[in-house]
Amino acid sequence: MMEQFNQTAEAIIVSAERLIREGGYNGFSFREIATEVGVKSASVHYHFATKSDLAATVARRYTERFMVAIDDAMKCETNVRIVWINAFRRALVEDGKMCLCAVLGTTSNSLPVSVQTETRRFFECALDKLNLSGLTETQSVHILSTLEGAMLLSLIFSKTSVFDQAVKELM
Amino acid sequence: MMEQFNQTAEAIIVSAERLIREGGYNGFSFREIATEVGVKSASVHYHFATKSDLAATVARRYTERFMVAIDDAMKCETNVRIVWINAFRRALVEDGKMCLCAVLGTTSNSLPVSVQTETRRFFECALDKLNLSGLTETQSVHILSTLEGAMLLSLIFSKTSVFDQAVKELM
DNA sequence: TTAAAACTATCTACCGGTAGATAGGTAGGT
DNA sequence: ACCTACCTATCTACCGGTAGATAGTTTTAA
Repeated sequence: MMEQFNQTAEAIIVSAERLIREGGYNGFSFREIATEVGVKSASVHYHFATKSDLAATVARRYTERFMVAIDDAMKCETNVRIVWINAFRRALVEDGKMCLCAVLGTTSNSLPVSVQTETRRFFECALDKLNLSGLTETQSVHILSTLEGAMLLSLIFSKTSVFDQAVKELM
Repeated sequence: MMEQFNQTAEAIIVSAERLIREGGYNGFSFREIATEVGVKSASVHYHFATKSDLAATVARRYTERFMVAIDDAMKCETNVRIVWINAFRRALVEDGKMCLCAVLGTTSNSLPVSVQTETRRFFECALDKLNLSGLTETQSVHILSTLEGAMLLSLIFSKTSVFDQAVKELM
């Protein structure tokens, strides 16, 4: 089950996720999060000792939430590809932001190890899940790559239609 | 033709490209570049007035170089898909880094406008070139998305084989 | 021809501001 | 009494950017 945090810690995680998805690991600060949440930066340190602790927690949370969403969707829709396309599409359209782990992943080699590990775990979990859905490993890697790339192009052009176009060939 | 810079400015661009590809727009500083190049940070400002000026120049250079490489490769190999796969593969294997414009693109909405514009231009140029090679727009968007995503996954897993696996289905 | 003016490329020294992180204190609940 | 969750205050290190000086080179013009 998902690790529990109190109200302030939860608000910090939500704020941090948004800021990382917008500006990457180097694009958020304790002070900015503190202001958003309504506390002082020292209080953010009380809940998360270091920046890497916070980012790693955010990434783990993101992965857990994403994988639960996939499992839920699989209860209603048997076509694996449709489930995954919709999951990424929702992350793009509802949040208007990139996948958290894609943002972190592009700068993977400059991240603290704990954050790097959590980022990689997202992709490991995703590939495991795809493989267990009856796809070959090659198909899984191809689908996941295309989905992340489609999100990127769609965000850059600010057009959801680009995402839809990119993933059309996955079906 | 490509804009000319003197030796120091060229070294600054090379250094900045490497640092941005490793840590994103917020992951490089005038001081770090200055140290690498062997001058003081004030001298970097002499060649590039602001951080966004430098990043925009780096992105424009990257795009020009990439598109020239595609044109060159098309002289020897007629299969468009092979040309593009090899171009991305080389950027990944030889540099061991992500595509510059993918790194910048993931945080697109938090970039200075000039950098955002240059980043988008890379993808516009790429799609134009693909479209002019006899592919449909849907095919072009799909290929470019998959290539960027394949680079990302390959980098995260530190395995070139992941790239090869992801793009196998493009052929 | 040569002296003055302008330009290039760098330096040192500094600005206000922000970064992550820490020490130590306080109010309220159990 | 202790623990939780905050606070104020502070630290060192670094950020992007600017001012002003300097030495060497090039252009201008008497």
